[in-house]
Amino acid sequence: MRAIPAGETRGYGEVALSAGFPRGARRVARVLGENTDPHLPWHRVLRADGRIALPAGSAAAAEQVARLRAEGVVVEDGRVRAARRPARHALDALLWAPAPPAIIRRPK
DNA sequence: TGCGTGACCCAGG
DNA sequence: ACCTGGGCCACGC
Repeated sequence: MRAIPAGETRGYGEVALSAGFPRGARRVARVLGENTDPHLPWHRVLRADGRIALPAGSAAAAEQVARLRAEGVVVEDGRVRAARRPARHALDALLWAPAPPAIIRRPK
């Protein structure tokens, strides 16, 4: 999470994957809920569709918007502009990359 | 052991 | 763009 550059955002699923936990999106969310480190850039983590995950109208959500805007991220109606997020195919590229990181998706 | 819950994700419609 | 159903995973009671 600390590796996410300021001004950029990532989805919970992407953070989980980067940390070595495919399908661990909910886990990331839970960890964030218990985080107390004010320096952790938790605000750069959004839902896969770019929306703020925290309950709309909550103080925490407002805090996240404030932090994002302070980094130049455009937040509109509880949502971050697509252009500021990694391309939609980024996750697929990671999962299906030819060589590393050799992560297997469990079949349905 | 079982079951509901949630800062989640995705394919379909 | 929104809603739904199914899947996922860790907790807590």
